[in-house]
Amino acid sequence: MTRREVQASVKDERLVMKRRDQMIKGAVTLFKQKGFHRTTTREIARAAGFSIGTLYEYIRSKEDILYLVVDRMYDQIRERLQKDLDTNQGTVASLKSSIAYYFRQMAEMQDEVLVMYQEAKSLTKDALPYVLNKEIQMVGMFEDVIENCVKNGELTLDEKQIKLIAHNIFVEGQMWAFRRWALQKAYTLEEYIDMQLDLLFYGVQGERSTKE
Amino acid sequence: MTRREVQASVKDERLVMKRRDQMIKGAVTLFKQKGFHRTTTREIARAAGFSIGTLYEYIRSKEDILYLVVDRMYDQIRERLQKDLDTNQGTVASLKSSIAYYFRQMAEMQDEVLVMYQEAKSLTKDALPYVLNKEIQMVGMFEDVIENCVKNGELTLDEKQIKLIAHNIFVEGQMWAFRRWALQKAYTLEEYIDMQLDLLFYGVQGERSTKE
Amino acid sequence: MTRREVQASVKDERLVMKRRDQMIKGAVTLFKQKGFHRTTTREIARAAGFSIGTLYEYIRSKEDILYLVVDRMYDQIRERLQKDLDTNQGTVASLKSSIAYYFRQMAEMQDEVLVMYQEAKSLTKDALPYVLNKEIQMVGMFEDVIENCVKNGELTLDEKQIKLIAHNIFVEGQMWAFRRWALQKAYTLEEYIDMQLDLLFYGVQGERSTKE
Amino acid sequence: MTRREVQASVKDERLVMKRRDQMIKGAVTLFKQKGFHRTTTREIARAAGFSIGTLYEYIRSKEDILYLVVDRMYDQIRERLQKDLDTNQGTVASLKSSIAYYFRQMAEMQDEVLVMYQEAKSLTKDALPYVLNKEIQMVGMFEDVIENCVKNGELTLDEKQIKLIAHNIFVEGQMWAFRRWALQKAYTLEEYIDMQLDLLFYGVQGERSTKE
DNA sequence: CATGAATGAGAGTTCATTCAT
DNA sequence: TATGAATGAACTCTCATTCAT
Repeated sequence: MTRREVQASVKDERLVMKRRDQMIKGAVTLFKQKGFHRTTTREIARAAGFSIGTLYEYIRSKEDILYLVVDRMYDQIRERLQKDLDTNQGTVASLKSSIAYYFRQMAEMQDEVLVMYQEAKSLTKDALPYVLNKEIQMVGMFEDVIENCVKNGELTLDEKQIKLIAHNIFVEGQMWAFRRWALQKAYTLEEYIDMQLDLLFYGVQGERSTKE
Repeated sequence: MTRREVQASVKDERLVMKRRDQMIKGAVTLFKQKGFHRTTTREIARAAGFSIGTLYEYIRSKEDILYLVVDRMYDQIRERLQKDLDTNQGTVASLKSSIAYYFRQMAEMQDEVLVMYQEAKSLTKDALPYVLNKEIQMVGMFEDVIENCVKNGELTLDEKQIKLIAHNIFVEGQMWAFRRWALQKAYTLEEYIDMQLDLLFYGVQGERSTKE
Repeated sequence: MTRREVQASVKDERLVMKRRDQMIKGAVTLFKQKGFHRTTTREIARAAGFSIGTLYEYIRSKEDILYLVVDRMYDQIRERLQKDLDTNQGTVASLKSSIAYYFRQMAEMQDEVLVMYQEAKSLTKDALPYVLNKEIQMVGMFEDVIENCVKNGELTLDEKQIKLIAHNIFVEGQMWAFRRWALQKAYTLEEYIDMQLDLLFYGVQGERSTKE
Repeated sequence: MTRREVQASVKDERLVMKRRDQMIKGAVTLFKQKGFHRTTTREIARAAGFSIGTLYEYIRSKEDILYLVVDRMYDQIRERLQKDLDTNQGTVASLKSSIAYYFRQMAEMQDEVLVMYQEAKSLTKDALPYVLNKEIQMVGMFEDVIENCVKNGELTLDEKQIKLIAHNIFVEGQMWAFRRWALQKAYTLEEYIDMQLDLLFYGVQGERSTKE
């Protein structure tokens, strides 16, 4: 389950990548504004800077575009995350800093995140598993980091707890985007990060050091 | 900001309510299966048990149906929640039980929850504020209960913390639905509830009583 | 293998028949002029006197129209033929008169015949058997009449010969249409009929009464 | 009315012929399978072994290809026929043998025959006369042979009869192809030839030698 | 001469909405 | 009130043809 290839009529791989870049860029903007279903293929072509005929030289169907968009987003997020998590040292301090980093990344890509989570269901039965698999991989990255903390004796958690915590972290990162209408009115991003970290590690009742 | 009225041609209020009941019931089933955009008005009319002509006697546009559906869902959820929260006594024990109750309700209505969160963006700019307002009200209900705990001296939290905790609870309830593909494979509902409550109150590092 | 039903969205059977009549009439005219592939569904709708939307209330796909057209043609031809062959008395004289009658019918419907034989191949794999079956039935009608002559002792032919003769008659009737560019320049219809009957019964070398 | 020239951008006559050979060969295969309209120019180019750009260096439009194909088929058939008819000695025996030869040729080329007769109508008004003219020439070849028999006193037929007989022969040869679904189930090719010759020369009522 | 990426008119089909009955 | 036939704008997708390289 590595990747579902989207067929192109054009042979030149370089060109395919370039055109798909344009296409994805245009599509993301439009999907953000009006969603997948309300965006027409012609609009996407126009936004990408070429004709409808050309668009279809690089995809097979409209749904391919959605797949490409979602695929690209996951890759971007994972790439950034990977880079950071690789430096992780298996300490709680390091874990916190990775979570904060992840929250900031999601905040930066919040439009993309919204598209991803609202339109993913429009993917065909065919493409959905690939996408879910990517999500599982990303959650897995956090699970690994947490597990390191456990191995280092910094935390005491069993497998099930680790998994759930990883999911929570993941969703809290997305929350900033999909509940923006409430959260971004009430908190600054850094406030949100601090408070969520606090809650995550010490809980509602936990003895907390005073907020600095 | 109480409620956005959906215009009907038919005058008989009794009949309007009856027909809309049928309509909503049919639409929910269809939206669950295929989403709002892939469901046609004809299908909704058929599922509701009357003709397309009749359907349009009770709504103005297809989007009205989505609004009615989402509106109804919120009402149902809030109604159940209200009933439970009214008995709340402002203790941590009582709060936990309310959260658990809420999680179970969301699990029971998970299809509806999915429809709500995936299709809400298809509402017009016009209807969205009403819907968001309902969401805010519901989060507010949790805020009130938590505040009671604070007033009773059972918890020490400021306003901002209360709001964030309420949002977290809310989202964790929805998570069971929208991350079902991962969570429902790994946990039973009661496991999920126990573990989330644990994390919520004591955090990752908190000294936890052993799981009973 | 009686008939392949073409689905209509409209329920009123009377109306379906009426609209399909209009549709077929319009389509035949257009198919004659430009063939099936060069005729658009919009043109057919216009020729039928209604909108493209209405057209699709009575068919499922463009190919349905071709099927309806071909189906209708066969029915018309067979109906006329049936009526005549029913009066057939199993004599050679009567057989000749039936053949002549058939030739005249085909001449009258020559446009339809052309459409039928040039476009039939555009039918889907799905519909073709039904159409071929109709053709076989019609050839069978001639086989029966010839067989009567044999039973009455007017002709001496075995099964295989009867079948081939029936096919020849059939094709000679169509020839007047699909080789019109040559035949209709060289012969009047009645000439053609007389000469073909002559050749059919007496052959190239047969002792013929002198042509009047 | 000799031949309608298809314009090429390429000057080298040798090359033009070579490329057109490839093109026709590829196109015939495809037309046999899916007909003219359902075959794309890209497919033809690929089947011919060169690019779509190159294809258009040797033709002006897609329809040119159909013309080239049909033209080529006629040439092939006529060539074979010519070779045989040249040896014809103006006797009935010789005529029969030529007819049998022609039937066998048509059986061998039945796919081509089908393409020719089903797609000819797709030729433009412009090209059709050239094609019909070829057909007339070929019928004429049979007329000549029959006339020889008349001149030699082997047959007694007037001009009109000769022409009609030639057309009949011609169509009976094609019949084996375009009514294959019925005839090729019921008869072997040699049976078909024997029986048609018998009917042609002696008719339905003719005193025939018993079939062996 | 050969290539194949680019084009856009035009195809078939759908479906929200209307309105005469 | 209820019906469902009629509408046509709008959608996705195809493909013959061109032209810069």
